[in-house]
Amino acid sequence: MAQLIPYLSVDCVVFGFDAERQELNILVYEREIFNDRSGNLNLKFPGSIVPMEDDLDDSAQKVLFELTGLKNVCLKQFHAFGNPDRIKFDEEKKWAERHYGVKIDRVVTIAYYALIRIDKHNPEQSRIRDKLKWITHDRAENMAFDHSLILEYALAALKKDVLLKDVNVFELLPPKFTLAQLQSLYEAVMGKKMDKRNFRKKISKASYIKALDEKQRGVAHKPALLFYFDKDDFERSKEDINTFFV
Amino acid sequence: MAQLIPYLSVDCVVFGFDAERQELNILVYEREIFNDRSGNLNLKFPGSIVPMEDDLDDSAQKVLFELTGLKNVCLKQFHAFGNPDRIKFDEEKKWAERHYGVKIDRVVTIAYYALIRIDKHNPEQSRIRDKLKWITHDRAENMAFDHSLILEYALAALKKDVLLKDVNVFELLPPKFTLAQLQSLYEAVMGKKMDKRNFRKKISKASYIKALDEKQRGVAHKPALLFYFDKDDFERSKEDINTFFV
DNA sequence: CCAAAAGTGTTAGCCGTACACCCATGA
DNA sequence: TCATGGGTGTACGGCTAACACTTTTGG
Repeated sequence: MAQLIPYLSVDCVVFGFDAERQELNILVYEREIFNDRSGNLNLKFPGSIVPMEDDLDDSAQKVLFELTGLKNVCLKQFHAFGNPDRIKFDEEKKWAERHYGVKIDRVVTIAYYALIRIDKHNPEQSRIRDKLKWITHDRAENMAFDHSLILEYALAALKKDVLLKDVNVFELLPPKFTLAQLQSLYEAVMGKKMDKRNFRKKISKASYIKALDEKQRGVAHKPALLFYFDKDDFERSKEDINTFFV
Repeated sequence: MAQLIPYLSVDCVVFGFDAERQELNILVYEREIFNDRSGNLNLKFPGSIVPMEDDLDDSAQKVLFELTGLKNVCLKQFHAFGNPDRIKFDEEKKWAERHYGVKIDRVVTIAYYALIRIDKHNPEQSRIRDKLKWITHDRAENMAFDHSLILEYALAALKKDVLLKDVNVFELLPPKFTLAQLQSLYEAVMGKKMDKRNFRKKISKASYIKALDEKQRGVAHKPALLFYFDKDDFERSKEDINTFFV
Protein backbone atom coordinates (compact mmCIF):
# COMPACT_ATOMS: atom_id res chain seq x y z
CA MET A 1 0.00 0.00 0.00
CA ALA A 2 1.35 3.35 -1.00
CA GLN A 3 1.58 6.04 1.58
CA LEU A 4 0.01 9.23 0.30
CA ILE A 5 0.19 11.46 3.32
CA PRO A 6 2.88 12.13 5.88
CA TYR A 7 3.00 10.19 9.09
CA LEU A 8 2.37 12.15 12.21
CA SER A 9 4.32 11.80 15.42
CA VAL A 10 4.73 13.53 18.75
CA ASP A 11 8.15 14.15 20.30
CA CYS A 12 8.81 15.26 23.85
CA VAL A 13 11.68 17.42 25.03
CA VAL A 14 11.74 16.59 28.73
CA PHE A 15 13.43 19.16 30.95
CA GLY A 16 14.63 18.44 34.44
CA PHE A 17 16.52 20.71 36.79
CA ASP A 18 19.54 19.41 38.64
CA ALA A 19 19.45 21.62 41.70
CA GLU A 20 22.84 20.38 42.95
CA ARG A 21 24.72 21.24 39.80
CA GLN A 22 22.36 24.09 38.96
CA GLU A 23 21.90 22.81 35.43
CA LEU A 24 18.96 22.32 33.14
CA ASN A 25 18.98 18.74 31.89
CA ILE A 26 17.25 17.04 28.99
CA LEU A 27 16.08 13.45 28.81
CA VAL A 28 17.15 11.61 25.68
CA TYR A 29 16.68 8.14 24.31
CA GLU A 30 19.72 6.33 23.05
CA ARG A 31 19.57 3.95 20.10
CA GLU A 32 22.30 1.88 18.55
CA ILE A 33 22.01 2.38 14.85
CA PHE A 34 25.11 4.31 13.94
CA ASN A 35 28.29 2.41 14.68
CA ASP A 36 30.82 4.41 12.83
CA ARG A 37 29.52 7.91 13.33
CA SER A 38 30.73 9.93 16.23
CA GLY A 39 28.65 12.41 18.18
CA ASN A 40 25.04 12.31 19.15
CA LEU A 41 23.39 10.79 16.10
CA ASN A 42 22.15 7.92 18.25
CA LEU A 43 20.35 10.31 20.59
CA LYS A 44 16.76 11.36 20.02
CA PHE A 45 13.91 12.73 22.04
CA PRO A 46 11.28 10.23 23.09
CA GLY A 47 8.29 10.20 20.82
CA SER A 48 5.75 8.06 19.05
CA ILE A 49 3.63 7.87 15.94
CA VAL A 50 0.17 9.28 16.69
CA PRO A 51 -2.41 6.50 16.48
CA MET A 52 -5.44 7.18 14.32
CA GLU A 53 -7.81 7.63 17.23
CA ASP A 54 -5.63 9.53 19.72
CA ASP A 55 -5.57 13.19 20.55
CA LEU A 56 -2.16 14.83 20.17
CA ASP A 57 -1.85 15.86 23.79
CA ASP A 58 -2.93 12.40 24.93
CA SER A 59 -0.28 10.81 22.72
CA ALA A 60 2.36 13.00 24.27
CA GLN A 61 1.14 12.20 27.78
CA LYS A 62 1.27 8.51 26.89
CA VAL A 63 4.88 8.81 25.76
CA LEU A 64 5.73 10.56 28.99
CA PHE A 65 3.99 7.94 31.08
CA GLU A 66 5.73 5.03 29.40
CA LEU A 67 8.97 6.88 29.83
CA THR A 68 8.84 8.18 33.37
CA GLY A 69 5.90 6.50 35.04
CA LEU A 70 4.47 9.97 35.61
CA LYS A 71 0.91 11.03 34.82
CA ASN A 72 -0.42 14.55 34.34
CA VAL A 73 2.97 15.91 33.50
CA CYS A 74 3.27 19.61 32.63
CA LEU A 75 3.39 19.41 28.87
CA LYS A 76 3.29 22.23 26.33
CA GLN A 77 3.04 21.87 22.60
CA PHE A 78 5.40 24.38 21.05
CA HIS A 79 5.97 23.67 17.35
CA ALA A 80 5.33 21.30 14.47
CA PHE A 81 8.34 20.26 12.43
CA GLY A 82 7.54 19.24 8.90
CA ASN A 83 10.55 19.61 6.68
CA PRO A 84 10.20 16.79 4.14
CA ASP A 85 13.89 16.00 4.59
CA ARG A 86 14.03 15.91 8.35
CA ILE A 87 14.93 12.20 8.21
CA LYS A 88 18.47 12.72 7.06
CA PHE A 89 20.08 9.29 6.81
CA ASP A 90 19.07 5.92 5.47
CA GLU A 91 19.96 4.34 8.80
CA GLU A 92 17.41 6.61 10.48
CA LYS A 93 14.69 5.77 8.01
CA LYS A 94 15.37 2.07 8.43
CA TRP A 95 15.40 2.43 12.19
CA ALA A 96 12.07 4.26 12.12
CA GLU A 97 10.52 1.68 9.84
CA ARG A 98 11.68 -1.15 12.07
CA HIS A 99 10.67 0.73 15.22
CA TYR A 100 7.18 1.62 14.08
CA GLY A 101 6.57 -1.35 11.80
CA VAL A 102 5.40 0.68 8.82
CA LYS A 103 6.93 1.97 5.64
CA ILE A 104 7.86 5.59 6.21
CA ASP A 105 8.62 8.29 3.68
CA ARG A 106 8.04 11.35 5.74
CA VAL A 107 7.09 12.16 9.31
CA VAL A 108 5.70 15.46 10.53
CA THR A 109 6.21 15.76 14.25
CA ILE A 110 4.36 17.82 16.80
CA ALA A 111 6.88 18.76 19.47
CA TYR A 112 6.12 19.21 23.14
CA TYR A 113 8.27 20.21 26.02
CA ALA A 114 7.69 18.75 29.45
CA LEU A 115 8.80 19.94 32.86
CA ILE A 116 9.37 17.24 35.42
CA ARG A 117 11.04 16.92 38.77
CA ILE A 118 14.24 15.11 38.10
CA ASP A 119 13.99 13.28 41.44
CA LYS A 120 10.48 12.04 40.63
CA HIS A 121 11.56 10.46 37.40
CA ASN A 122 11.76 6.81 38.29
CA PRO A 123 13.60 4.99 35.54
CA GLU A 124 12.61 1.62 37.04
CA GLN A 125 9.10 2.24 35.82
CA SER A 126 10.19 2.86 32.31
CA ARG A 127 9.78 0.29 29.59
CA ILE A 128 12.99 1.48 28.07
CA ARG A 129 14.91 2.42 31.15
CA ASP A 130 18.32 1.29 30.04
CA LYS A 131 18.18 3.54 27.00
CA LEU A 132 17.37 6.80 28.72
CA LYS A 133 19.82 9.37 29.93
CA TRP A 134 19.97 12.96 31.07
CA ILE A 135 22.24 15.30 29.20
CA THR A 136 22.95 19.01 29.37
CA HIS A 137 22.14 21.47 26.64
CA ASP A 138 25.73 21.92 25.52
CA ARG A 139 26.02 18.15 24.94
CA ALA A 140 23.02 18.05 22.64
CA GLU A 141 24.52 19.11 19.34
CA ASN A 142 24.12 17.02 16.24
CA MET A 143 21.35 14.77 17.51
CA ALA A 144 19.29 12.44 15.32
CA PHE A 145 16.92 13.82 12.67
CA ASP A 146 16.32 17.53 13.33
CA HIS A 147 16.25 17.02 17.09
CA SER A 148 18.96 19.54 17.86
CA LEU A 149 16.85 22.14 16.09
CA ILE A 150 13.82 20.98 18.05
CA LEU A 151 15.78 21.52 21.25
CA GLU A 152 16.62 25.10 20.27
CA TYR A 153 12.95 25.77 19.65
CA ALA A 154 12.03 24.11 22.94
CA LEU A 155 14.42 26.29 24.90
CA ALA A 156 13.17 29.43 23.18
CA ALA A 157 9.55 28.44 23.85
CA LEU A 158 10.32 27.70 27.49
CA LYS A 159 12.04 31.05 27.92
CA LYS A 160 9.15 32.88 26.27
CA ASP A 161 6.59 31.07 28.40
CA VAL A 162 8.52 31.80 31.59
CA LEU A 163 8.86 35.49 30.71
CA LEU A 164 5.09 35.76 30.34
CA LYS A 165 4.19 33.32 33.13
CA ASP A 166 2.62 31.02 30.58
CA VAL A 167 4.23 28.04 32.23
CA ASN A 168 5.03 27.01 35.73
CA VAL A 169 8.76 26.86 36.14
CA PHE A 170 8.12 25.50 39.64
CA GLU A 171 7.19 22.15 38.11
CA LEU A 172 10.93 21.65 37.88
CA LEU A 173 11.55 22.23 41.58
CA PRO A 174 10.77 20.14 44.64
CA PRO A 175 7.83 21.38 46.75
CA LYS A 176 10.26 22.99 49.18
CA PHE A 177 13.07 24.92 47.59
CA THR A 178 15.63 27.58 48.43
CA LEU A 179 15.90 30.94 46.74
CA ALA A 180 19.35 30.01 45.47
CA GLN A 181 17.83 27.02 43.66
CA LEU A 182 15.08 29.18 42.24
CA GLN A 183 17.55 31.79 41.07
CA SER A 184 19.81 29.29 39.36
CA LEU A 185 16.78 27.81 37.64
CA TYR A 186 15.75 31.20 36.29
CA GLU A 187 19.34 31.80 35.25
CA ALA A 188 19.48 28.50 33.39
CA VAL A 189 16.21 29.20 31.59
CA MET A 190 17.00 32.82 30.75
CA GLY A 191 20.59 32.08 29.89
CA LYS A 192 21.95 34.90 31.99
CA LYS A 193 23.27 35.53 35.48
CA MET A 194 21.32 37.74 37.85
CA ASP A 195 22.23 39.73 40.93
CA LYS A 196 21.34 37.90 44.13
CA ARG A 197 20.00 40.88 46.06
CA ASN A 198 17.94 42.22 43.17
CA PHE A 199 16.56 38.77 42.43
CA ARG A 200 15.40 38.37 46.01
CA LYS A 201 13.89 41.82 46.10
CA LYS A 202 11.88 40.93 43.01
CA ILE A 203 10.82 37.52 44.31
CA SER A 204 9.69 39.06 47.59
CA LYS A 205 7.10 40.96 45.55
CA ALA A 206 5.71 37.75 44.04
CA SER A 207 2.71 36.81 46.15
CA TYR A 208 2.88 33.21 44.95
CA ILE A 209 6.32 32.43 46.39
CA LYS A 210 5.94 31.94 50.11
CA ALA A 211 8.41 31.30 52.90
CA LEU A 212 8.05 28.22 55.06
CA ASP A 213 8.97 28.16 58.71
CA GLU A 214 11.68 25.68 57.94
CA LYS A 215 15.33 25.54 56.97
CA GLN A 216 17.70 23.34 55.10
CA ARG A 217 19.42 20.70 57.25
CA GLY A 218 22.82 19.09 57.11
CA VAL A 219 24.58 21.62 54.93
CA ALA A 220 28.07 22.82 55.78
CA HIS A 221 27.09 26.47 55.76
CA LYS A 222 24.33 28.72 56.99
CA PRO A 223 21.15 26.77 56.20
CA ALA A 224 18.80 28.39 53.71
CA LEU A 225 15.17 29.20 54.40
CA LEU A 226 12.78 27.02 52.43
CA PHE A 227 9.98 28.37 50.23
CA TYR A 228 6.95 26.92 48.52
CA PHE A 229 4.87 27.84 45.51
CA ASP A 230 1.19 28.77 45.69
CA LYS A 231 -0.42 27.87 42.40
CA ASP A 232 -3.68 29.76 42.96
CA ASP A 233 -1.87 32.99 43.70
CA PHE A 234 0.25 32.40 40.63
CA GLU A 235 -2.80 32.04 38.39
CA ARG A 236 -4.27 35.22 39.82
CA SER A 237 -1.03 37.12 39.30
CA LYS A 238 -1.01 36.42 35.57
CA GLU A 239 -3.66 38.98 34.90
CA ASP A 240 -1.60 42.09 35.18
CA ILE A 241 0.88 41.59 32.39
CA ASN A 242 0.18 44.62 30.30
CA THR A 243 3.18 46.50 29.24
CA PHE A 244 4.93 45.58 26.02
CA PHE A 245 8.61 46.13 25.44
CA VAL A 246 9.62 48.98 23.14
CA MET B 1 -8.15 1.88 0.48
CA ALA B 2 -8.31 2.32 4.19
CA GLN B 3 -6.81 5.41 5.73
CA LEU B 4 -4.54 4.48 8.62
CA ILE B 5 -3.13 7.82 9.62
CA PRO B 6 -4.66 11.27 10.03
CA TYR B 7 -4.62 13.74 7.21
CA LEU B 8 -2.54 16.80 7.72
CA SER B 9 -3.60 20.32 6.80
CA VAL B 10 -2.50 23.89 7.32
CA ASP B 11 -4.94 26.66 8.23
CA CYS B 12 -4.23 30.37 8.15
CA VAL B 13 -5.74 32.99 10.43
CA VAL B 14 -5.16 36.16 8.41
CA PHE B 15 -5.19 39.38 10.39
CA GLY B 16 -5.65 42.78 8.83
CA PHE B 17 -5.95 46.13 10.56
CA ASP B 18 -8.65 48.54 9.53
CA ALA B 19 -7.02 51.82 10.42
CA GLU B 20 -10.20 53.84 9.76
CA ARG B 21 -12.38 51.88 12.12
CA GLN B 22 -9.44 50.99 14.36
CA GLU B 23 -10.36 47.32 14.33
CA LEU B 24 -8.47 44.09 13.92
CA ASN B 25 -10.10 42.09 11.14
CA ILE B 26 -9.89 38.45 10.15
CA LEU B 27 -10.16 36.98 6.68
CA VAL B 28 -12.59 34.08 6.39
CA TYR B 29 -13.76 31.83 3.63
CA GLU B 30 -17.48 31.31 3.24
CA ARG B 31 -18.94 28.02 2.07
CA GLU B 32 -22.55 27.09 1.45
CA ILE B 33 -23.05 23.78 3.12
CA PHE B 34 -25.37 24.55 6.00
CA ASN B 35 -28.70 25.90 4.86
CA ASP B 36 -30.74 25.59 7.94
CA ARG B 37 -28.19 26.41 10.60
CA SER B 38 -27.78 29.96 11.75
CA GLY B 39 -24.54 31.58 12.77
CA ASN B 40 -21.07 31.15 11.38
CA LEU B 41 -20.92 27.45 10.61
CA ASN B 42 -20.29 28.25 6.97
CA LEU B 43 -17.21 30.30 7.84
CA LYS B 44 -13.76 28.78 8.05
CA PHE B 45 -10.19 29.92 7.83
CA PRO B 46 -8.46 29.31 4.53
CA GLY B 47 -6.35 26.19 4.51
CA SER B 48 -5.29 23.17 2.55
CA ILE B 49 -4.26 19.57 2.90
CA VAL B 50 -0.46 19.35 3.03
CA PRO B 51 0.82 17.57 -0.09
CA MET B 52 3.21 14.70 0.49
CA GLU B 53 6.25 16.59 -0.70
CA ASP B 54 5.62 20.07 0.70
CA ASP B 55 7.09 21.75 3.72
CA LEU B 56 4.51 23.01 6.22
CA ASP B 57 5.55 26.65 5.95
CA ASP B 58 5.56 26.43 2.16
CA SER B 59 2.05 25.00 2.17
CA ALA B 60 0.86 27.88 4.30
CA GLN B 61 2.57 30.42 2.02
CA LYS B 62 0.91 28.75 -0.95
CA VAL B 63 -2.52 29.09 0.65
CA LEU B 64 -1.84 32.75 1.32
CA PHE B 65 -0.68 33.37 -2.22
CA GLU B 66 -3.72 31.76 -3.79
CA LEU B 67 -5.85 33.75 -1.43
CA THR B 68 -4.38 37.20 -1.52
CA GLY B 69 -1.92 37.25 -4.37
CA LEU B 70 0.76 38.12 -1.82
CA LYS B 71 4.13 36.43 -1.52
CA ASN B 72 6.47 36.40 1.47
CA VAL B 73 3.69 37.16 3.86
CA CYS B 74 4.53 37.41 7.57
CA LEU B 75 3.41 34.00 8.73
CA LYS B 76 3.85 32.37 12.13
CA GLN B 77 3.01 28.82 13.03
CA PHE B 78 1.37 28.86 16.44
CA HIS B 79 -0.35 25.56 17.24
CA ALA B 80 -1.35 22.14 15.94
CA PHE B 81 -4.96 21.12 16.49
CA GLY B 82 -5.51 17.41 16.61
CA ASN B 83 -8.65 16.57 18.50
CA PRO B 84 -10.00 13.46 16.75
CA ASP B 85 -13.49 14.97 16.84
CA ARG B 86 -12.68 18.39 15.49
CA ILE B 87 -14.84 17.69 12.44
CA LYS B 88 -18.13 18.03 14.21
CA PHE B 89 -20.86 17.54 11.63
CA ASP B 90 -21.52 15.13 8.78
CA GLU B 91 -22.01 18.09 6.45
CA GLU B 92 -18.47 19.23 7.25
CA LYS B 93 -16.97 15.84 6.64
CA LYS B 94 -18.78 15.55 3.34
CA TRP B 95 -17.71 19.04 2.36
CA ALA B 96 -14.09 18.23 3.18
CA GLU B 97 -14.20 14.99 1.24
CA ARG B 98 -15.70 16.74 -1.77
CA HIS B 99 -13.31 19.67 -1.44
CA TYR B 100 -10.15 17.60 -1.17
CA GLY B 101 -11.25 14.62 -3.20
CA VAL B 102 -10.23 12.00 -0.65
CA LYS B 103 -11.97 10.00 2.03
CA ILE B 104 -11.36 11.73 5.33
CA ASP B 105 -11.73 10.37 8.84
CA ARG B 106 -9.59 12.77 10.71
CA VAL B 107 -7.53 15.85 9.95
CA VAL B 108 -4.80 17.27 12.14
CA THR B 109 -4.18 20.90 11.27
CA ILE B 110 -1.13 23.05 11.76
CA ALA B 111 -2.37 26.58 12.32
CA TYR B 112 -0.58 29.75 11.25
CA TYR B 113 -1.42 33.36 11.71
CA ALA B 114 -0.55 35.90 9.05
CA LEU B 115 -0.27 39.66 9.21
CA ILE B 116 -1.11 41.51 6.04
CA ARG B 117 -1.89 45.04 5.03
CA ILE B 118 -5.58 45.10 4.45
CA ASP B 119 -5.15 47.57 1.59
CA LYS B 120 -2.64 45.31 -0.15
CA HIS B 121 -4.99 42.39 -0.19
CA ASN B 122 -6.28 42.38 -3.72
CA PRO B 123 -9.28 40.09 -3.91
CA GLU B 124 -9.22 40.25 -7.71
CA GLN B 125 -6.12 38.09 -7.66
CA SER B 126 -7.77 35.44 -5.61
CA ARG B 127 -9.04 32.21 -7.07
CA ILE B 128 -11.90 32.25 -4.63
CA ARG B 129 -12.47 35.95 -4.33
CA ASP B 130 -16.22 35.88 -4.09
CA LYS B 131 -16.10 33.64 -1.07
CA LEU B 132 -13.75 35.70 1.07
CA LYS B 133 -14.70 38.31 3.60
CA TRP B 134 -13.25 40.27 6.46
CA ILE B 135 -14.94 39.97 9.83
CA THR B 136 -14.19 41.29 13.29
CA HIS B 137 -13.27 39.14 16.24
CA ASP B 138 -16.61 39.52 17.97
CA ARG B 139 -18.38 38.16 14.87
CA ALA B 140 -16.30 35.00 14.77
CA GLU B 141 -18.10 32.82 17.26
CA ASN B 142 -19.29 29.35 16.37
CA MET B 143 -17.29 28.98 13.17
CA ALA B 144 -16.83 25.69 11.31
CA PHE B 145 -14.89 22.81 12.84
CA ASP B 146 -12.87 24.09 15.81
CA HIS B 147 -12.01 27.33 14.03
CA SER B 148 -13.34 29.63 16.72
CA LEU B 149 -10.97 27.91 19.13
CA ILE B 150 -8.16 28.32 16.62
CA LEU B 151 -8.91 32.04 16.50
CA GLU B 152 -8.64 32.33 20.28
CA TYR B 153 -5.25 30.63 20.15
CA ALA B 154 -4.18 32.88 17.26
CA LEU B 155 -5.05 36.03 19.17
CA ALA B 156 -3.24 34.79 22.26
CA ALA B 157 -0.18 33.89 20.20
CA LEU B 158 -0.20 37.26 18.47
CA LYS B 159 -0.44 39.08 21.79
CA LYS B 160 2.38 37.03 23.25
CA ASP B 161 4.58 37.61 20.21
CA VAL B 162 3.91 41.34 20.26
CA LEU B 163 4.72 41.58 23.97
CA LEU B 164 8.10 39.97 23.35
CA LYS B 165 8.72 41.59 19.97
CA ASP B 166 8.67 38.17 18.37
CA VAL B 167 6.58 39.50 15.54
CA ASN B 168 6.36 42.69 13.61
CA VAL B 169 3.08 44.34 14.29
CA PHE B 170 4.04 46.94 11.68
CA GLU B 171 3.30 44.40 8.96
CA LEU B 172 -0.31 45.37 9.57
CA LEU B 173 0.26 49.07 8.96
CA PRO B 174 0.97 51.02 5.80
CA PRO B 175 4.59 52.22 5.43
CA LYS B 176 3.57 55.67 6.65
CA PHE B 177 1.33 55.70 9.66
CA THR B 178 0.20 58.02 12.42
CA LEU B 179 0.74 57.44 16.13
CA ALA B 180 -3.01 57.26 16.61
CA GLN B 181 -3.16 54.35 14.17
CA LEU B 182 -0.27 52.64 15.91
CA GLN B 183 -1.85 53.10 19.30
CA SER B 184 -5.21 51.73 18.25
CA LEU B 185 -3.45 48.74 16.72
CA TYR B 186 -1.63 48.01 19.99
CA GLU B 187 -4.91 48.47 21.82
CA ALA B 188 -6.67 46.03 19.52
CA VAL B 189 -3.95 43.42 19.94
CA MET B 190 -3.56 43.83 23.70
CA GLY B 191 -7.28 44.13 24.25
CA LYS B 192 -6.99 47.23 26.40
CA LYS B 193 -7.05 50.99 26.13
CA MET B 194 -3.92 53.01 26.76
CA ASP B 195 -3.25 56.61 27.71
CA LYS B 196 -2.32 58.72 24.70
CA ARG B 197 0.45 60.76 26.35
CA ASN B 198 2.05 57.77 28.03
CA PHE B 199 1.87 55.75 24.85
CA ARG B 200 3.65 58.47 22.90
CA LYS B 201 6.28 58.90 25.58
CA LYS B 202 7.00 55.18 25.35
CA ILE B 203 7.06 55.11 21.56
CA SER B 204 9.43 58.05 21.48
CA LYS B 205 11.96 55.82 23.22
CA ALA B 206 11.68 53.13 20.53
CA SER B 207 14.55 53.75 18.15
CA TYR B 208 12.81 51.82 15.37
CA ILE B 209 9.81 54.15 15.06
CA LYS B 210 10.89 57.26 13.23
CA ALA B 211 9.14 60.46 12.30
CA LEU B 212 8.87 61.53 8.68
CA ASP B 213 8.92 65.13 7.57
CA GLU B 214 5.40 64.73 6.33
CA LYS B 215 1.83 65.10 7.50
CA GLN B 216 -1.58 63.68 6.78
CA ARG B 217 -3.56 65.58 4.12
CA GLY B 218 -7.22 66.18 3.61
CA VAL B 219 -8.44 65.45 7.11
CA ALA B 220 -10.96 67.71 8.80
CA HIS B 221 -8.80 68.29 11.83
CA LYS B 222 -5.20 69.03 12.71
CA PRO B 223 -3.19 66.73 10.42
CA ALA B 224 -1.07 64.09 12.14
CA LEU B 225 2.65 63.66 11.64
CA LEU B 226 3.54 60.48 9.77
CA PHE B 227 6.00 57.87 11.03
CA TYR B 228 7.78 54.89 9.54
CA PHE B 229 9.23 51.69 10.89
CA ASP B 230 12.92 50.80 10.70
CA LYS B 231 13.24 47.04 10.63
CA ASP B 232 16.98 46.88 11.28
CA ASP B 233 16.71 48.99 14.40
CA PHE B 234 13.81 46.80 15.50
CA GLU B 235 15.88 43.63 15.16
CA ARG B 236 18.69 45.21 17.16
CA SER B 237 16.31 46.33 19.89
CA LYS B 238 15.11 42.78 20.56
CA GLU B 239 18.24 41.87 22.40
CA ASP B 240 17.53 43.58 25.66
CA ILE B 241 14.42 41.79 26.79
CA ASN B 242 15.59 40.32 30.04
CA THR B 243 13.29 40.87 32.87
CA PHE B 244 10.58 38.35 33.62
CA PHE B 245 7.29 39.30 35.22
CA VAL B 246 6.76 38.31 38.85
C1' DC C 1 -16.75 79.61 14.17
C1' DC C 2 -17.37 74.85 14.99
C1' DA C 3 -16.19 69.98 15.14
C1' DA C 4 -12.68 66.73 15.25
C1' DA C 5 -8.54 64.75 16.31
C1' DA C 6 -3.44 66.07 17.17
C1' DG C 7 -0.18 67.20 20.23
C1' DT C 8 1.98 68.23 24.68
C1' DG C 9 4.34 68.23 30.60
C1' DT C 10 4.41 67.36 35.38
C1' DT C 11 4.32 64.78 39.46
C1' DA C 12 4.57 60.75 42.54
C1' DG C 13 5.62 56.35 43.34
C1' DC C 14 7.65 52.22 41.88
C1' DC C 15 11.15 49.39 39.62
C1' DG C 16 15.70 48.06 37.91
C1' DT C 17 20.45 48.17 38.74
C1' DA C 18 24.85 48.41 40.81
C1' DC C 19 27.40 47.22 44.58
C1' DA C 20 30.09 44.61 49.63
C1' DC C 21 29.84 42.72 53.92
C1' DC C 22 28.35 39.85 58.04
C1' DC C 23 26.07 35.29 59.48
C1' DA C 24 25.20 30.38 60.60
C1' DT C 25 26.54 25.93 60.05
C1' DG C 26 29.41 21.40 59.61
C1' DA C 27 33.81 19.76 59.27
C1' DT D 1 38.71 28.33 63.14
C1' DC D 2 37.84 27.82 58.49
C1' DA D 3 35.33 27.14 54.31
C1' DT D 4 30.96 27.56 52.32
C1' DG D 5 27.06 29.54 50.74
C1' DG D 6 22.99 32.42 53.06
C1' DG D 7 21.26 36.66 53.79
C1' DT D 8 20.84 41.73 53.75
C1' DG D 9 20.31 47.85 52.28
C1' DT D 10 21.00 51.97 49.84
C1' DA D 11 21.08 55.33 46.26
C1' DC D 12 20.28 56.72 41.48
C1' DG D 13 18.08 56.92 37.40
C1' DG D 14 14.39 55.54 34.59
C1' DC D 15 9.72 53.92 33.98
C1' DT D 16 4.72 53.88 34.74
C1' DA D 17 0.44 56.03 35.59
C1' DA D 18 -2.66 59.58 36.31
C1' DC D 19 -4.37 63.64 34.51
C1' DA D 20 -6.48 68.51 30.87
C1' DC D 21 -5.81 71.91 27.77
C1' DT D 22 -4.26 74.16 23.34
C1' DT D 23 -3.56 73.67 18.27
C1' DT D 24 -4.58 72.95 13.49
C1' DT D 25 -7.27 71.83 9.97
C1' DG D 26 -11.75 71.28 6.82
C1' DG D 27 -16.34 72.31 6.54
